[in-house]
Amino acid sequence: MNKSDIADVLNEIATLLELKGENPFKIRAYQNGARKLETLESDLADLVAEGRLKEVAGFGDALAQKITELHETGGLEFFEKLKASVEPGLVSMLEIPGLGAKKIKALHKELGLKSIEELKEACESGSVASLKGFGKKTAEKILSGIENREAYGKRHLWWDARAVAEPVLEGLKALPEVVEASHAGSFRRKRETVGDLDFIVASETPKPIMEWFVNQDDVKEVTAHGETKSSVRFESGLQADLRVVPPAQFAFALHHFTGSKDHNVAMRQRALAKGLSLSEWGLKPVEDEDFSNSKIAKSEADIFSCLGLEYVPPELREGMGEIEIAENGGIPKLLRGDSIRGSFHNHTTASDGRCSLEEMTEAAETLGWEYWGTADHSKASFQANGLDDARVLEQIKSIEALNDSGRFSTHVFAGIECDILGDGTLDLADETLMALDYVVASVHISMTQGESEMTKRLIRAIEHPATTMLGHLTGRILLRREGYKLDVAKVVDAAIANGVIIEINANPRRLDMDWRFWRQAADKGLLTSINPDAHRAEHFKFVSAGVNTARKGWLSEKHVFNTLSLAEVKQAFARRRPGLDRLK
DNA sequence: GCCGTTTTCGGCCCGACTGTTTTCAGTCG
Repeated sequence: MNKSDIADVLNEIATLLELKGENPFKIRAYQNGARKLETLESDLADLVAEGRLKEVAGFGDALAQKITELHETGGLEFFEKLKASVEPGLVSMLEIPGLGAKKIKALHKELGLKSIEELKEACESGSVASLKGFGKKTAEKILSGIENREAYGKRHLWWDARAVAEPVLEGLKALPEVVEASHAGSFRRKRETVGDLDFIVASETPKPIMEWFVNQDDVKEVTAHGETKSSVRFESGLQADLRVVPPAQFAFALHHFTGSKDHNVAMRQRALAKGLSLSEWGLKPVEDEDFSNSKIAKSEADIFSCLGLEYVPPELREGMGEIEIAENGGIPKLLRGDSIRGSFHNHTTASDGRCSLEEMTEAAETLGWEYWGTADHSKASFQANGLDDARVLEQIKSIEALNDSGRFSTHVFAGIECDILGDGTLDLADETLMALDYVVASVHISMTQGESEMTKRLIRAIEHPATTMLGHLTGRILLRREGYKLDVAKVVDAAIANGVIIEINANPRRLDMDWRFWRQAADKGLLTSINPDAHRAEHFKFVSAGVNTARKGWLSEKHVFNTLSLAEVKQAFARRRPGLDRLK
């Protein structure tokens, strides 16, 4: 089992323990262990083989043993026994908002309920409302939770959440009572998917702000409406929380609710080492009872500075060692969206794109891009009207003609998204591939190969002399499809050795290669290109989602190929292997 | 279950909000 499979098991164990009424701190230890595993940068196989799991903070004897057993055998006896001891229907009841372990236990014990169906009947018959500790409102809330379970439980793409979040933030900022406003949480950290939205507002008069928030047009349900905190649910099922704090507390609250949890833990530990206590209320001497002597922070940068740290951008606050690095002044100057000067991997009507070569070029020019490049599908992607050798050569001619015509100030590069066939060979003739400016090699077929076969296949494609970059490394579709299994480290090493770029596919559903791999890969010398995989001109704007991924992966301008000028890109393509130039 | 310059036991964040309660328990973040 790999890291994320094992993390899933640890989280399931935590859920089961919760339903059994176990010690909450034990439960937290399992959840903490799962998070640690997900963000672990070292190779799990190495840690297990060398017996070094316990060196990771958060893994003790028990977790180290369980992780080892899961990794080596793919199963865990403890987990199987635990599962058998809990009614499975109770686990799914946890998805209903307002129902926690204690209430579920009571429902099971007092009314013998074993499934959501039985729970629904019991709510309707009135037996839930008459249970001690429950009431009419609770029963109604449970019923509505059951009906909307699917929409309420699901996560949302960052990109989709942004469409909801931006107007809310603008609305808040426009209110006269609002001094300052920001989003927070995983949305602000630019995670690829988010569970809910958080807004933090500075104001001395929260009431009218709360009123505005809960009365927005597309609010479907108000789940909390207090003096300083409110929660609403939008039509899409997305939940949003608003907290209003006095202006002096704003930076502290913003930092606290931006998280991540692990980042906050590390920050609090650092504060304690300096005799200070950090929370959403302020930064005060540990011995003080209240926050009247709290340090003053006009911005988050002041908080970091009080703790002797460089400012850490929200994207890097994942508890992956950023505090130690900030202490030594090592936080990089992260890539900015305005450094992008063009993009590769885009489709036109020649394959499955919706816009013509000219329409795409016009859009690129409007964006102020110096260049863009086509990468239509190759013939193996028959369903996408992929190009054969003859059509590729024809397209090269049209592109040359368009560039020569001087109609647009934006230069067009001729590329291809060439299929990597099952055995790792490429889908077009070598002469055709070498006639192009660049080649994006991608997997679209035979995606069910095993890990070692897929790894060999990708490395073979990387080693092809025509390959310039690798498209969407794992083929994942966020919230819908897992990527195919492969040994990322081996593929990354092969790409570096061959001077091949690995793209950040900036389609908000892909964001592949994942940000979690980038810091280490870029340190070793891997170059990326942020590619929108545009199938119509509007998709060029996906690049900003790819910039998020790059920033979360600690990348700066020098790591990103499409921050180069037109002249530099031309030079690199002339030598075929952009990454090799960089290694010199 | 984890952790340790109060180190092998006893802490581990805690406050806002809701609903059911007459003073608080459960959920959530």
